[in-house]
Amino acid sequence: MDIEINQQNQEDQQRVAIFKALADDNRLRIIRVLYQAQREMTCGEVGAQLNISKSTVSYHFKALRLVGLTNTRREAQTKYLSLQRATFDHFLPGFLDSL
Amino acid sequence: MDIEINQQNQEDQQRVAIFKALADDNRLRIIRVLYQAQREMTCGEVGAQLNISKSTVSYHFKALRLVGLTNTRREAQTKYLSLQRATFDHFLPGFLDSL
DNA sequence: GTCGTTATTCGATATTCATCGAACTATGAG
DNA sequence: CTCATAGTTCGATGAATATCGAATAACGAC
Repeated sequence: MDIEINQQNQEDQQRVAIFKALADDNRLRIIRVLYQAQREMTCGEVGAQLNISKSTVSYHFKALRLVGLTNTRREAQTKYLSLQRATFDHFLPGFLDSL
Repeated sequence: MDIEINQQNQEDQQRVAIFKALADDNRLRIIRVLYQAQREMTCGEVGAQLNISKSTVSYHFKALRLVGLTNTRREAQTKYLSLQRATFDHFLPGFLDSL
């Protein structure tokens, strides 16, 4: 019982974190771009679509990564971004397709 | 084209507002209580489950109402709260059932 | 009208968040 | 090793958010 309650609280902490991560226009745009591209993209590629400084872009990438909404893969100097479908499917089933 | 982009931006503004509204532990609890009850409940009834002052409770009710996640019905001195399913279904299909 | 109940609004405060430019790190090329 | 490219982290700052208690409002009962 306590375990169930704690379990739920823990999941809710994750939910809150994920919603916070999605509650921003720039991050929503990042997600849409990745979703529509249907492939991984470089940070620079995605960042070019947002009209903000690169430090801010990096800040948003990190926010998404920290809550498990995106993945990062490094190759030489460039990093590739992709959506982590499992997180969306678990916490927000159907959301990506509604974008 | 501009119209489509603006349309999308407008929807995104709503999405951001809704995610902000959901990005809070207390409001998530309010939603779960209402969802599990499967009926409308009085503000007092819901508020009793959260361990915070009534002004804060009211603040959270308003936050949910403003973005269209809940409905309010007044009857004499008491107000009844309920989930607005249409908003969840449109912006977060499948979310309520994942709770 | 006054009283009790239920809920909202107000003013203050502490915390968190988004943004920037500058400094820094990491990696490969020459 | 030096240079160039791609991203990240730091420090500062202004804006937004969550919280409280006190004051206010809405309503029915009496």
